[in-house]
Amino acid sequence: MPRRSASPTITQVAEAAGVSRATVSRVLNGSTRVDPGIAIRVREAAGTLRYRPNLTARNLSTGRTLTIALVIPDLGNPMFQVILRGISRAAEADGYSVLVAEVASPEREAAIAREARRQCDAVVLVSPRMDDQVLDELVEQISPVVLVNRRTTDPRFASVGIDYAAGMKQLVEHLVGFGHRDLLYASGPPRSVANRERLTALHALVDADPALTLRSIRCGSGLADGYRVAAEVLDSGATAVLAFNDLVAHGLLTRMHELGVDVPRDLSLTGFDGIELSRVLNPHMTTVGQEELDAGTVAWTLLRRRIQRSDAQGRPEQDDARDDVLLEPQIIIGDSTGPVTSR
Amino acid sequence: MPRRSASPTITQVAEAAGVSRATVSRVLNGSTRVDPGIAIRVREAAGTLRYRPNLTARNLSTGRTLTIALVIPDLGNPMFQVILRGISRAAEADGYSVLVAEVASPEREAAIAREARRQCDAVVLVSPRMDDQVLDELVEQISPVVLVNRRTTDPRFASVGIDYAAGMKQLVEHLVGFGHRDLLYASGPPRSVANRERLTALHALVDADPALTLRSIRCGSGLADGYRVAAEVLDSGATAVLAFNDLVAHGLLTRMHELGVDVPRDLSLTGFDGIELSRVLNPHMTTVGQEELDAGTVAWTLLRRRIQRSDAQGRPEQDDARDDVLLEPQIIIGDSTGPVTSR
DNA sequence: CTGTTAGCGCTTTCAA
DNA sequence: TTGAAAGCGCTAACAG
Repeated sequence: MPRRSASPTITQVAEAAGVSRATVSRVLNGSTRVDPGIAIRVREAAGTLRYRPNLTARNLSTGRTLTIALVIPDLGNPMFQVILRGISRAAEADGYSVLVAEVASPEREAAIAREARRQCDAVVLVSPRMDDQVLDELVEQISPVVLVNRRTTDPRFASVGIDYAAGMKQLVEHLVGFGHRDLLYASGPPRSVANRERLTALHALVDADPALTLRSIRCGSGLADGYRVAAEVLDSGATAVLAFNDLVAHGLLTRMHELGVDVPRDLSLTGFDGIELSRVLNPHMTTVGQEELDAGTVAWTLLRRRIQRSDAQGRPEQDDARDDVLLEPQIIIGDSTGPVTSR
Repeated sequence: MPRRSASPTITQVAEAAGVSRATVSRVLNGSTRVDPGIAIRVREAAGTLRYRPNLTARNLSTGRTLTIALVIPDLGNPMFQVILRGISRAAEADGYSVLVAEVASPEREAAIAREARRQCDAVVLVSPRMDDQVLDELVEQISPVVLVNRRTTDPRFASVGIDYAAGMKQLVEHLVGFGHRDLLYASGPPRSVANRERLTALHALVDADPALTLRSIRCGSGLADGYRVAAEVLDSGATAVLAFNDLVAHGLLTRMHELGVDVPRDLSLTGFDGIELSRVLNPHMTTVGQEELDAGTVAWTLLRRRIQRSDAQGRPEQDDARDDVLLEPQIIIGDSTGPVTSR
């Protein structure tokens, strides 16, 4: 039975052009060492047959897939979407495709990453929640890899992230400048490394200034989480609340509004991440974020270099110097923060 | 020179277990026709060697990749993120991976889809902007395919989308119930099919009721677009504005607030899509959206069936009955709409 | 510059 | 039930 319009193979192109498959391959892959006349014949044959090389076969032969995997905790979070977008655009510009793998539950994180690596040349781990030890071992296995928003204890591994401590410093100084002394942190997911680092940074800042007080409450990472804890925030009596991220801040803000609490008159509020929403919605949210370069783009730069290295593994070229980019966030001052007033 | 920790091949497992590669393949792929004792030996060998089949080789051999491509116009839009998330989760549950391809410019849409199809078993086209004719031809080439938010003129092609007309009907009836007669549509991207269909639906509704007036202004699809056209909206004197989507509505809302316009007292405002933001931010936005089933999940259901069909292409089984799912949106009544007041 | 020849690692007939 | 052998479609040594 005749396969209906099975796509042509390199063999058919070779026959049509009256040359060998190797020659077809050379022409189509831009090898200069080929007779111009033959090249034209081959291209014509390929054109009329509408030949497209089978990528799977090529991948098997070359050992490369020109695909990278992005392992991401939550496709619903705007932060991660920005990273996905950045890395997708950068990678595609270099001819690489992006496979997306969402981590359903933190326990499956390592397994998913390993699985993803089997069909890709490299992987980007975004905000992995696993332990340092597990992470170190994993990274070694699935290398080349770049970590986003997380570093490891092993200095060999590349990473890119925001300097959370610097960001928190800017926020706290901003609040302190407004006279706030009694701070509250609405914390993110307990397993989130970003959350732990932000909290640690806050503690360090507050410890350095005896006038300051810091408390924290459990919250979460989404709009609904902020909304939910609003009352608890009020009960605390703090004059300023630093939310784990922008979504939480917006959730809080919404609920405050409903409760008749005026932000920033009654309470100052800051976010983190600098998502678009924070700059457009009313009132504009005070937050910190990275402006020019997004982590996704940087991650691709780092990753590409490592892919090339491991391609040219003939000479290991022990130049695995640590690539560790720490992006400096900028404070974005909105209307959600203001001077302390007696209430 | 010794490859450092090259991953083991099926041949090495076969040697370690003292069997042929074929047997290893059978055991690992769950063929029942294999001696239990041998099966155990093979599994042990595979286990100690930490053997993982090379997927590229398997793909070449089987002709399947267990990967699908999602071709999406804009990774920044929450609507599309929901679709990506839905399809990603559904596909992964069935052992399929998802490749994401963002369409940089509408002209490259078809090319990108074709390219994506080369490394995948099927593709999901989300809100394609190309002409019907181009689309029809493309779909035939890259089949199996499912269209999201777009139908074709060819009844053979599967699609899933929201019933925009039904959604608009609910919004308009809601507004009319509040006494609004003078409506304004803040339109989306001109090439967007969703935009055209929403506008068409609006026209039909307004034409059916002589009391109603409809005007429309050019706007866009993002927060900033809504923000930008706020003044123009006010100048129109309309009492109710239907925004192309929720983002536009939020942008409008923000700017209205800044301009001292009270929503909904001075102006009623509706969105479209029902993104999470609309239900959490203040005031809650009146919009329409799909609640239970998201388009991504449905798309996977449709696509899986078609993949199976084309796998079993021995008997074409001309059961390509049209799969055309039209999801019924529900109105979500928020605080952004209210009765007409004299202003 | 071109063709021949080996594979890449796996699955899958086909015999035994 | 198992093994031998062919082949998926391509690239890349190596001769010529």
